[in-house]
Amino acid sequence: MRDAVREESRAAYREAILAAAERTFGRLGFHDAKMADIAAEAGVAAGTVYNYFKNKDEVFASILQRGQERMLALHAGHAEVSDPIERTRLRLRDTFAFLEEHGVLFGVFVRLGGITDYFQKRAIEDHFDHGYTEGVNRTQAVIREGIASGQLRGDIPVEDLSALLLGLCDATVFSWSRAGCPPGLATKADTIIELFLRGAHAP
Amino acid sequence: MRDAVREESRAAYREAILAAAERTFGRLGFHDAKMADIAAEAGVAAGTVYNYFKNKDEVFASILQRGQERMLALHAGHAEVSDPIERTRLRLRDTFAFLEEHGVLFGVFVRLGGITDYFQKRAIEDHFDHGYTEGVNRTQAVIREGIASGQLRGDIPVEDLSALLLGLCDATVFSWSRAGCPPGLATKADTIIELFLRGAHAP
Amino acid sequence: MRDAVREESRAAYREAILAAAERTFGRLGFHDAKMADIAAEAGVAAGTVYNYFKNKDEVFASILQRGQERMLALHAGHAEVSDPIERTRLRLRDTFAFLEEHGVLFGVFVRLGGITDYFQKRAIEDHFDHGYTEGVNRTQAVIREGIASGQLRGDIPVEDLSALLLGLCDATVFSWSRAGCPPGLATKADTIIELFLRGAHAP
Amino acid sequence: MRDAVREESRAAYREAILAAAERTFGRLGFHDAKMADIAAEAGVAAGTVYNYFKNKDEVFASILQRGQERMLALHAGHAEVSDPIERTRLRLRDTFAFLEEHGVLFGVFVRLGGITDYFQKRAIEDHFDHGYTEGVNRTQAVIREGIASGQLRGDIPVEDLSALLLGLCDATVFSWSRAGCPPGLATKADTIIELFLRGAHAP
DNA sequence: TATGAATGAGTGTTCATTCAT
DNA sequence: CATGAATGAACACTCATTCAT
Repeated sequence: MRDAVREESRAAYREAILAAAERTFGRLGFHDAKMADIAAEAGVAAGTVYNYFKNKDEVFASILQRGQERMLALHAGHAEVSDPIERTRLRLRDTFAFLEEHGVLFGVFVRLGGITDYFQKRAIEDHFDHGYTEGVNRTQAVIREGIASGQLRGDIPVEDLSALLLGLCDATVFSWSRAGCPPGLATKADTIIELFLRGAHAP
Repeated sequence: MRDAVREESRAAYREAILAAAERTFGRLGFHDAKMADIAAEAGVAAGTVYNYFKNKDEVFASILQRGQERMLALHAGHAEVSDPIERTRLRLRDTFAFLEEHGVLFGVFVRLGGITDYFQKRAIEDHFDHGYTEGVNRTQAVIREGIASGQLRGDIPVEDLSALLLGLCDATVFSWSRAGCPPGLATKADTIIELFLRGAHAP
Repeated sequence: MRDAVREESRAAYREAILAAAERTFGRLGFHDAKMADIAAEAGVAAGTVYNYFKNKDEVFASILQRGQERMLALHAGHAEVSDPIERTRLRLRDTFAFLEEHGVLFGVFVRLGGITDYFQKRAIEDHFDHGYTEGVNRTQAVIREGIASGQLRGDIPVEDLSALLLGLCDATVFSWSRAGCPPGLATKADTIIELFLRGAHAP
Repeated sequence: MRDAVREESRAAYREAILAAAERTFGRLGFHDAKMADIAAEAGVAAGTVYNYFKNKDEVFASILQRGQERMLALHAGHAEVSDPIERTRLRLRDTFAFLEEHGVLFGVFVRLGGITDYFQKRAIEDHFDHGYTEGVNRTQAVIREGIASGQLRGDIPVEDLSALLLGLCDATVFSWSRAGCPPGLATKADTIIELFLRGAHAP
């Protein structure tokens, strides 16, 4: 019984620290976010963080991991929708809604470039790469599905199409975060799909 | 005359340091690249760097500025081509060729995300923003031109179209740099234009 | 009655912690032995140690005190042997046997140098000094006895003779502990006495 | 020329830091001597120490090494004296004189126990062991010489005799340092030799 | 002006100690 | 009283920047 309470408390602390770290890293970046900042944001002492994470790297990696897991979970939704385009549109909406309510961090870090500075040389890269690669794979799968069903062009390599769809998403998220994360990100999902499908060419 | 020689020497030193800094930042990222690393790469003493730049930030900003200027110069080319689409295609090819021969740094830093970590909160942001904004503006201008000429759809906001075109470029550069900067980036320009125009929809 | 049980339990805890601390300090030295290590070795929680000792210093001091008491008790043995040399030989055997079965700690810490690092400046020094001084005094007493009985030279200050006898013992223990505490320390007692008495000069 | 000056300056700094570290370690012990203390004692900034030594361990190891080298140099003296006993007496005098003018550190650390706390587990041990072993070997050599020349007893293992002679020295140094390093240590050399040769037995 | 060593503020991390349960 | 997590002071070490030569 005692243990149960303690376990619950531990989980709460861990979550509070992760949330604080997410905000802090998002606001200041990896290097400029000090452990003291994170601890203060979480309302705990500096040493406490080290009862839950081995070091700063691990805190950061845990945020990314948590974010990736949530994102992948979102991507797994709407499996019952058979139209791959429509399914993708729905998943994109969910993902953008998640990002919108969840803060800058993932818009900047989780998917791409922002991590470069941090990940160069670090062991975590492998782990992260896995999540990234999985995201790419899922995208490619859905595109293959679309080609097979005759909805998408078959004259462009799947890898290119996939990269471009992801690029549209990244760019949207990036410019959104650059604009200060104004409400309305989720509505861009339709635009992306529309553009991706029909292009910018006048009819 | 003496001054001319001196001036030339100064410029040579400055350029050597910038080139060294570009390689070093590109390899290690902003925080992990130490001033001593840069100086060593440039073959000068640590103190010498400070005869040419006020501080580390300024070194970094100078790289970005130099890169932006070169990029904008490229974008200013092909002004004689009247078809905005074709002009854009040519400029894109040049830009990609520049990136390809010039190394990782701009693929990662110049345009976007990688800088996020660095630029949050820093004064340089304004300066950088200017270049970034100028790039966006030029893109928007060309798109407006395309709409006006009837080549591009008018039912989607210019800002969105522009963001998406830039996003396609970013995504391409990003996945290229992620793949280790293999030869062939310039050839992607056509794919991007094609996709941007016609979309992924099967005909 | 309840109190008696409780008292017994307290004593058992205290003893378990002391024994664990002795092993841990012996293995790691004062600074590298963490309170957590000691608690773990004793099989209790970290906080528990503080129910029995005010702080780390007191734990360490208690070990020394306990060791000194045991050593002095050994030195008090064989009081019935009237020959001071023979009495010393017997006591030395007992002491070495005690050290041999009892671990490194006292060989290294109790008598000498190892403590220097620790005791400089600390309040415990007084307390410890008492035990050390008492050992010296007993040695001097036995040497005076030997001189009085005509067995030992009277032309060298008692203090010097005493220091040298102790030095022989220390040196023996030191090189023994340095060699990894191999069996057979007790047998060195005779060699020491022999050397102390007759010197190294050829007959 | 510039380089020569600089080199000289470097050597002076290094020596000043080593001397300061020797005093500080001698006064406070390894763990309680903070890098800031050493730097302050040397009259330099904290960071400066790191321009000359990789870390605290290396500072400490350098002191030991320097001390050992000096001691071994002393031991190499008087090689022209053919009588091994007399030679040893002279060397012992020199060594004690060196210790007397040189401070506590070596009395406590260089030869033995004080290092235990520090050396447990550390890589430097090997290096240190080498110096220690060399000292032991030299002692054994001189004792073998003495036995060969018929001056020392042959009925006790060389190792034991050597350990005991060293033990007499250690003990003398130890009790001297414990007494606060009063003048007169060098004069104890004769007593040690006398005791070592003739023992404490009444004639 | 190039040099390279001195500087010292700043930070991640440890761990003895306290305290709520 | 045992527990084990929270605490925060302390410290080794880094590195951008300064400065004497």
